[in-house]
Amino acid sequence: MPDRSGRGDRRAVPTSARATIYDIAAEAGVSSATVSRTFGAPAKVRPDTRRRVLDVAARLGYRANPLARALPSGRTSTLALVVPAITNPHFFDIITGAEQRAVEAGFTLVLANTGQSDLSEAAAIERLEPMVDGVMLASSRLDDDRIARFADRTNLALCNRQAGRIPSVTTDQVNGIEQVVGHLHSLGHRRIGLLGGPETSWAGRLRRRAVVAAGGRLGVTVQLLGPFNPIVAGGQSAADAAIGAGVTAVLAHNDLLAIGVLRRLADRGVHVPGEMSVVGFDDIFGADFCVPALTTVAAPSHELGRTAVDLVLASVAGQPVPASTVLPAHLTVRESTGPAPDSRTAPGQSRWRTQSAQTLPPGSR
Amino acid sequence: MPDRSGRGDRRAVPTSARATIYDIAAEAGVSSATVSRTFGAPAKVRPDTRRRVLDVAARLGYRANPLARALPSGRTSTLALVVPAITNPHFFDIITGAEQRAVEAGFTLVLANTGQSDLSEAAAIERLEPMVDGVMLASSRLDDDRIARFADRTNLALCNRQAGRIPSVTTDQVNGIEQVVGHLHSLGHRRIGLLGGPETSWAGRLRRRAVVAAGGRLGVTVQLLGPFNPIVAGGQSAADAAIGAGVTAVLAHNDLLAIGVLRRLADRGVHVPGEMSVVGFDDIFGADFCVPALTTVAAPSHELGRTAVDLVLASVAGQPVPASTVLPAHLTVRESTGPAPDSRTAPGQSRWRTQSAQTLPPGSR
DNA sequence: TTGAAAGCGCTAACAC
DNA sequence: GTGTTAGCGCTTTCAA
Repeated sequence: MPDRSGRGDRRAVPTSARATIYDIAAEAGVSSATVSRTFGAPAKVRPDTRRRVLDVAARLGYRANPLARALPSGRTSTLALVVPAITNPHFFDIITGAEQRAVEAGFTLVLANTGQSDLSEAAAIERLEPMVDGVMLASSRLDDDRIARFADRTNLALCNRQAGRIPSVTTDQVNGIEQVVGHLHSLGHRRIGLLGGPETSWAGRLRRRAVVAAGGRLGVTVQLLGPFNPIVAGGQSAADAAIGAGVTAVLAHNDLLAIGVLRRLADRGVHVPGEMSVVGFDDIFGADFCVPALTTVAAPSHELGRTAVDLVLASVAGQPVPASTVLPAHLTVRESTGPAPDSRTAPGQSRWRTQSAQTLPPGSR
Repeated sequence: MPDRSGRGDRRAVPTSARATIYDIAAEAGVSSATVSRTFGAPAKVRPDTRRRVLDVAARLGYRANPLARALPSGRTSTLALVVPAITNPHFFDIITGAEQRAVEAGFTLVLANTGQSDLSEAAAIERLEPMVDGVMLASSRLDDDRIARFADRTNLALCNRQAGRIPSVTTDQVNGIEQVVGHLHSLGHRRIGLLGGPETSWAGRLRRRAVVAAGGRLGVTVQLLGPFNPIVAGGQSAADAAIGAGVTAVLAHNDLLAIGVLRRLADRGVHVPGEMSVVGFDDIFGADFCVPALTTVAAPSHELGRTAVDLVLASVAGQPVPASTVLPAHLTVRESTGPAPDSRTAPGQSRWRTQSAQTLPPGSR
């Protein structure tokens, strides 16, 4: 004798057992299969019986149990988003975009924060993978092989990362870099620094190559500095390194780091952009109201999140998935970049103190 | 004839069917129940058989199917966090805290963003509730009755909100307000404005009462302004209203609004804190590097998230849950508050221009 | 169009 | 300790 009410005493509260398709079937005088079809494939049910079932269901306050539904079908209508650092506003926007798109498509978003470690990232995927229909990996720190292996057994999409032929959505880092270096070059900078982030950052590696290439083309010397922790606190050593390197402009791994650099520079009495220009990446919340407002390569973060979801959704639906979507980046010039000190290439604009950063003894202010 | 491999062609990829407890049972020469016990209640299995099962499981790469596990047991090891505005950094911190605690406890966090509307909030709960063991509601816009009804059928905890006897974690708004009003009073302010947020905000209502009370006690006149949209953009009209009201200091509903007020005030040429002091709530990312740096009532956001999870975890475990946890708020004084214009109560500190805000014609700069 | 029945992978009595 | 046996609530052939 099936006990369909033995659930109430395990959970904290539920007293009234929830209605199942069997309850509805009994009430409506149909089989449970018909009830199931009414919700899963309404077209296969004659309109009037469908009506009847729906009425009873409404009266009983029926709501399908997603777990029970997922077990035989294998589809959970849930997607997982794995991010390395939920504290970075850039990921906030990605999350928001992903969440919106997921909900639109009738999916639920599960979030996993992995804290920059590839171990916990793998663990998170491992844990989530069996309970979701697909997973989006943002700025994954995993190596290509590992990613490929995950892609082998689940619907995967990459965000801010490319790996083999796995569906991905990224911003056009190369073009973004070209815009920045061009911008800086036109302001008279001939010696710039790249403040690197984690070595495992795919975008970081890509940018490094792009900066060197663009610099070579334009006659701009590029100093590779770092790696630095890509958070505000990391700006301290990054700024010090920049000063030590004698560059007139720096490209920070991301806006968080750039903001940290701005603060350290202010503490050390180095004027931005008078003595040093600073550029970030992402255009996060706060980039427009820090002081000076940050010039940055804006990433379409929201769109990144949405697109990543679209990618795995297509894969879930068995549709062909474009291997790689590249979204445009665009340079947002604000107040943290200006003519290079002593610049003669931007005549009439060198209104800044001309004491150049190079000449500052390391610890001076 | 059970088909234990008919799963591969429905999903996009999985070629090798995943091992089940039956596969292990067969290999290890035990029953499926023993395998189940090995993982669910290892103490009930003799050490050597346990070993054998574990070995086979490892060899087969067995990982339990959480869905199948959840169906009979009714426990999904998943928690849902419902937030009104994921774009508010305050909630990021809450999310981070909640996520960490959840993972520590072996739970997965599902996130739902409801966009300030009580309709979508209810819908989100409705949707998530059947697939999670409990839900945390942050800054819920729902009325007490509705919340009580949800609490009736699921393990619920409130964050930034109190309602009846439902477990909740909040910050001590009243004390926070007292600190702010005291701070402002000691700086010579005698006429302050409260820039209200959504009418449905529980914290907002609480603060309103507290401000009026504290003001009355200290002889500070309080102007209730608003409601305003609690985002940066809302700061525009809020700032204008503050200027129009002739107050010398304002308490913004949250930091987002306060930052917007700061910007608008700067645009209109009103000096902060010289002509107007501004206080926010939450102490979000950016509050320390906006200009002037924001004086704010810091909420232990991270802790809020953690505690909310603890609350529902206790409830899930059937343990007694404290009805209401109140975390201390503390005033973080930065640069956006200073002596009131024309103040004589803070002698020697009124070094600011004394043109008071009141005298500014509405549209002037 | 509808129903019967066999699972989905796992848990949890209940026996042995 | 371990095995047997019912389910959990739903989907999905296969017949009728």
